[in-house]
Amino acid sequence: MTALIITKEQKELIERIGVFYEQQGLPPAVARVIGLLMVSDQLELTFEEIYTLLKISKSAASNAINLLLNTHRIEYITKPGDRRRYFKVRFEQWEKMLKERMQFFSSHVSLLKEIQSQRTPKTREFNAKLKEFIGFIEFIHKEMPLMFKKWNPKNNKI
Amino acid sequence: MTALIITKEQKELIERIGVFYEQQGLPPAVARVIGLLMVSDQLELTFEEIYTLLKISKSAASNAINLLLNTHRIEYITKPGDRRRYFKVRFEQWEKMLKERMQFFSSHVSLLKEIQSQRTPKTREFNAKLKEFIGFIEFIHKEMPLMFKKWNPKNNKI
DNA sequence: CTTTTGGTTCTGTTGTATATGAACTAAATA
DNA sequence: TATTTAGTTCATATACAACAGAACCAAAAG
Repeated sequence: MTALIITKEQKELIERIGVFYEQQGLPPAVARVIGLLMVSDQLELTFEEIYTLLKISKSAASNAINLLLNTHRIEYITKPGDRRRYFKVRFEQWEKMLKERMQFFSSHVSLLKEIQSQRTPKTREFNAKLKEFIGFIEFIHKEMPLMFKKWNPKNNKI
Repeated sequence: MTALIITKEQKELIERIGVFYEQQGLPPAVARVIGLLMVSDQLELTFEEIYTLLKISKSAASNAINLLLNTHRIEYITKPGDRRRYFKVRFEQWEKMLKERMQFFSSHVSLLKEIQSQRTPKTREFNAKLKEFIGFIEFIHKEMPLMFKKWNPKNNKI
């Protein structure tokens, strides 16, 4: 039972990270688990360390951890002769996830095109604007991979 | 009382648009109001037309419309000698909003930098990955305006 | 076999978002 | 002045998200 300590400043930062990820749509407890794993001096934390440091219940911790595992935001390692799992953030995935989330924004082209095909031809100006907007989204959708590639040239899809 | 009619296919499309905007974080009724305004043959709809066509209560319609007005997704026009407001989608704004939302993704650089500055230097590999991720986000943040400019050259910010 | 450990699952509480329907209001009309 | 219209606001219902706490469970240790 090596008592890992987190400072007041770290706690405060965890809360701020928590608020940020709440705004991105994650539940509060989940967001704080991410925060903890990001600021902790120790990279790999056990289940017990997580719920005691964050002062949340075991069930909250369990659900939060499983959500984060399922969404590939964290992973865990094990150690020989130790039944516990050691959870850590899965940083390599973050760049990928950010790319995917950005791509999602342009994912409704098909829906917009359906609207376009169902629209009355009478509303010419509106239809023209719709067309332009679709054009913009298609441009983004095509251009973003190029942008990513520019950052990391060996990356050739998404 | 010119009874504007929307077809079965239009209704179905409105629901699909509704689901999409729900996923983007809008409340169901709000999402359907957008859908209706996007597919309707008539571009400008009154309050009454909106809540009767969508079969939602007046209060739900009122709240939805006000939310959409406040977030600049719709606007209204008036007609001389007519007390009603005619609501319509504000298409020009959509491209701008999409850009802003995409930029928001890279808005947590400062938070990540704080994490970076508070981290123990002991975890070298982790810190290196963090640094790289920050680099990526900064790249995106810088590069996106260029991408937008490429689409619309007279556009020189955001 | 009993106890401990590392979690998971169940039950119940609380808070909040979304909606309805009715009451209300202010302007226009009759 | 009375009534209709175009909405807003209020009271209330419903539903669900998020969590706590306790019971539970399976593997390992004693």
